[in-house]
Amino acid sequence: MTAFLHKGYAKTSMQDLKKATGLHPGSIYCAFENKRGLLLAALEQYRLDRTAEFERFFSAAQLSIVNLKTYLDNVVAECISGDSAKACLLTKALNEMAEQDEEIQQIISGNLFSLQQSLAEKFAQAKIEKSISAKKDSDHLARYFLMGIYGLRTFAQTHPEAEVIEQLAEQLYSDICR
Amino acid sequence: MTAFLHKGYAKTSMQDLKKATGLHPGSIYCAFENKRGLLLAALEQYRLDRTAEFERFFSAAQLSIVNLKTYLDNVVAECISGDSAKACLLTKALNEMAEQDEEIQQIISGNLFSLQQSLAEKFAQAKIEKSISAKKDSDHLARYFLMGIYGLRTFAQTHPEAEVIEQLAEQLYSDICR
DNA sequence: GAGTATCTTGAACAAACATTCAAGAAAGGA
DNA sequence: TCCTTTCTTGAATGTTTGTTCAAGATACTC
Repeated sequence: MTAFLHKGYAKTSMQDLKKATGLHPGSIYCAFENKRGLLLAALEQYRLDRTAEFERFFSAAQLSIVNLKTYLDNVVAECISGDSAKACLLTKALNEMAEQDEEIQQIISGNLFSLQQSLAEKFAQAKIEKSISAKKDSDHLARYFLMGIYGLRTFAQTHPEAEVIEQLAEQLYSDICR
Repeated sequence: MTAFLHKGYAKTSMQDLKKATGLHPGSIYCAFENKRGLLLAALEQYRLDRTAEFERFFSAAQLSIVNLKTYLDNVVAECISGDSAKACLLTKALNEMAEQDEEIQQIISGNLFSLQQSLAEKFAQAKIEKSISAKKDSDHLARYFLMGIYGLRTFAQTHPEAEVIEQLAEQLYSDICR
């Protein structure tokens, strides 16, 4: 995962993967069939890691809206860190490969759609808790929230100043709650 | 430009570039030194094209806020088209190369910062024209607008349904004007 | 502890890659 | 028309790439 996050799929060579995994080419091919298979496995592991992380954020005994804010703050922290290991493998791979590999594009889209649906559930909960107006559409809020996160992550790659990213996230949050 | 937009830098081979440019390897190397030089030239051409396009959008005899909306609508149309040739070379290359090539990351960041500043000018104009509250910070508005565009473009790669993208853009616009 | 099964190793492979360059074509000037 | 200069060509070069596989190590069974 970190190798692909750092160099992207195409630029990550088998030697890089050998170094990153500690496995020799033969073992990698035995376990994952080929380089693409390793990417698929990395995407699956990323999905597991991130859904577990998501559950952790939202298992806190707080109002949903508070957990959503904490979740956003964490994204901001990842953006500010400038650490490629904390970037999003899904959007990174989507940007690189969507045009060329339809299966991978669909896997990534599916994962991101799951995240969107999970977020929508949390927004629905926030509506029940009266943190957010009942008039708002949870699905739309989730899409807008996700769009904001995508935007933040891209923006941070050009402008890693903490205050700027924090200010943008704050506006995003208040636009969603308003 | 279109070759790099379609396959990304690493996956675009010299043969692809030969086909795309109609030039033979020798000529390409004579004119651009190497593959990276061709990317630099493509980035420069993209900058020229996009600044010209920007001027065209904002030379319309309309209120600045109207021109901003038209500009956004155009981004939405590009997103919906699903045409890789209409994607943003800057964000695409930024995602792929920022981690590995500092010079290219700085060129791209510089170009995107110019765009941000140009947008800030238009927001300042909109304030003068009373389309937007005088209390708002033009620079912040420009950053938020740009962040929204980044988000839209990424979102559209997973969810190319026109209505969804249009709805997200509409919310972005109204959040900025509010 | 012998024998079977599984896993690991890293050298070897062909294909594809970016890059070079000497030969040839075209253009321009006198 | 001839010479000089500039531009174009595409085969050849040496890497690097992803991939394979037979040999060796390890683990497991009886």
